[in-house]
Amino acid sequence: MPDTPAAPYLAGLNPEQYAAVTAEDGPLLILAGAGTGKTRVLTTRLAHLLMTGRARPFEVLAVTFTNKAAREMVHRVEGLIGQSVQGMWLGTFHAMGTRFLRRHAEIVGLKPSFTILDTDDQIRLVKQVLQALEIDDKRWPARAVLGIVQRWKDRGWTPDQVPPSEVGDFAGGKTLRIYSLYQERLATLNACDFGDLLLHCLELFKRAPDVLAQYQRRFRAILVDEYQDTNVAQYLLLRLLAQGHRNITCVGDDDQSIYSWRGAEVGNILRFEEDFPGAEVVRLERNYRSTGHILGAAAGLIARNRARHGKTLWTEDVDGEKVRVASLWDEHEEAIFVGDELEALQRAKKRLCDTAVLVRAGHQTRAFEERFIQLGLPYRVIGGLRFYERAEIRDAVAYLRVVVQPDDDLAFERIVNTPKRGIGETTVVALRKAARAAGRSMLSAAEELVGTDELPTRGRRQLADLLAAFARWRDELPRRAPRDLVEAILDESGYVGMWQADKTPEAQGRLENLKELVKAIEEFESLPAFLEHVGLVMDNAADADGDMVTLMTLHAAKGLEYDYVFLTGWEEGLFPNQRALDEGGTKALEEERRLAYVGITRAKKRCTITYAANRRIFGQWGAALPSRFVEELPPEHIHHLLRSNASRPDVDPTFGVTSLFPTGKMTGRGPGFERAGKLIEGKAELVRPRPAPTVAFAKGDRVFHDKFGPGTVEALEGEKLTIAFDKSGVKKVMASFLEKKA
DNA sequence: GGATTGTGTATTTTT
DNA sequence: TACACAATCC
Repeated sequence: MPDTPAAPYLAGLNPEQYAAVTAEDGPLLILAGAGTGKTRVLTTRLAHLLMTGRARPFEVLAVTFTNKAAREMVHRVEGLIGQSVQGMWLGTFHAMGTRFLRRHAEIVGLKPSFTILDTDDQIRLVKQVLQALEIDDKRWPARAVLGIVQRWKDRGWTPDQVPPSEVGDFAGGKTLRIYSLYQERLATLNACDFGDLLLHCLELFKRAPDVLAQYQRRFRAILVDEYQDTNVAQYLLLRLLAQGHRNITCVGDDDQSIYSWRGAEVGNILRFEEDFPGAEVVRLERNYRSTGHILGAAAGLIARNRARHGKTLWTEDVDGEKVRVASLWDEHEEAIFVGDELEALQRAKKRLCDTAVLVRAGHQTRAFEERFIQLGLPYRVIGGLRFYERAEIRDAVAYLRVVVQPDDDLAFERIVNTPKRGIGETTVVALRKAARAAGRSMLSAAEELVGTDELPTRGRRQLADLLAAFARWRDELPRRAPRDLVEAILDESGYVGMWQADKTPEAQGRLENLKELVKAIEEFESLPAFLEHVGLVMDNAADADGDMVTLMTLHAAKGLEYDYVFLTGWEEGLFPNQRALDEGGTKALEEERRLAYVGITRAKKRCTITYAANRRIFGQWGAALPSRFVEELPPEHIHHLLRSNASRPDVDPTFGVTSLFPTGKMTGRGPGFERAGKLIEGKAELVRPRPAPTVAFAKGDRVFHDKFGPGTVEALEGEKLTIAFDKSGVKKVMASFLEKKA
């Protein structure tokens, strides 16, 4: 602790935090466990560097992964230093890349006005490349090809740098050729995809060492958030930039590395001391978020991973409640259970915004949403389609892109027939061909051809009108206020009218989103400035406020915290996810385990884990086993919940443990399973639901199904039976949902 | 050119 | 099951 009166912003730091904040020059790695004040330390260190004069604002480079994190950082640093962060380079990796490239575009063969493509554009481009190479995009989907190319870019490889051993035989071994062609197309379009924003920077610094040297001299302080999420390209970039003053501070937690599937390399954080010799390492292990039992459960679980720095989180907080584990019949029961628990919390005057339900995969939210709607529990789903990914927003933005950048072929193609103007595939293909042949944009080719017989007559008139409209809007661009102009464009193009005429229920929402977009434009000086923002900021427009339960994936929950957390669907196959395991083996299992760790450590006061005995996967019902992670939780920190009406638990000979499910009535909705069933503390150490019981059925048996009523068995096929229901016709159902009638 | 039917597939997601 | 995409028909 400081012996001299410390600056006020240093007050209240614990010794490790203080050490991290005030560490001397040189490489510094801050290993910050969950809930140990990571953001606080990073922002305070930045403030400290400024306040002590070790760096001036324009000598600081601070990078984050998301715009949200960047905003948060700006906000907190400004709060600490009491002035604006003007002049500082504080933003996402991609924003940083964009900034470098706009300044030095020519060096890598771009024009400074290059456009940034979104995923949609990228896929369309890959499709074009596949077509050009006559590759069946049914067998080798563009999305998958793009994935491969992106992973290469994440590793910092341009087409000529991809090692032959990495090429593989996907798309008939032509992936590398696709990559080259894709890059060529991007160059012609004067466009970058997200990977290029970093990759081109590497190329830029290689080609222009003087430019690199200039930035190396400039950035006296480099700070990196969430270092465990960096990919190789980002790492290489950081290493280059840090070679000047070697003042690089990286904050991260190897135990929270959950993005390897999109290129993140845990190795970067594990190797830090080798990459930056002489690096100081500070561990933040005191947790300020969770109670003792929650922390203990999380620590016990993550200790099973091998590839980690190893930290021991501790807290001075009370032990609190043990982590609760509840076993349910199926996803409906699970949703009913969680809904009941949330209502109980509500009755106890807890706020719903302090609660969260986390799932492994997006589709799992559905069952919860349905139940919450039934109960009238307000909820919000994080993730899903983000604002700028909605079709109407992308369409609107495409119009603006064409106005600002007439050469933007992808945008042009997107809206040339939206709303429908009778400009079909034939016309578009003709335009594309003409444009390619003449080496110009489609819009200019259209202007040239619209008066000739080269194009189908059908939409010629409308195309001419559209071109004239674009010319007019472009003409007005410098004179009209952005908001005004955008409203005019959306109106005169017929785009708003298209949605007004649409009578489907979602049209109203789409119109509102468009209004939202127009409002967002007001904050920008010009349309180009706005588009630059849109290119980079693909995040959720304004989180809805109000007292609601939050539903989201485990990935989306990283960095957040809630008093009451429900971790659902802890079943083998779902979590850990089978597909991940198939693809990535032990490494993937460890990543899934980190995901579980992230989940548990989101909880401040109470953590509840649930799993179901039956789950529908791809429309098929199947018996599920509890996740291995359930067993890995240290018993002293957990507490199994049993339904009070399961007072006569059956002993399952297979596992030698208690089963929650009494034989006989297995539907979870029958008399044995009333919702009134209160939860009591269980004695069983391990509760395993058994595979669905097989009551022998025979052809011709009379059966009863809770939903479909009485029927007759027509055919048997293992657990699946074909039943002719008296009222609902012939259906295939699982044996476990049937009751045999005498 | 647009609506309709059929087929195949099916994590996690930011920029 | 449920959705997206493509071939097919009008």
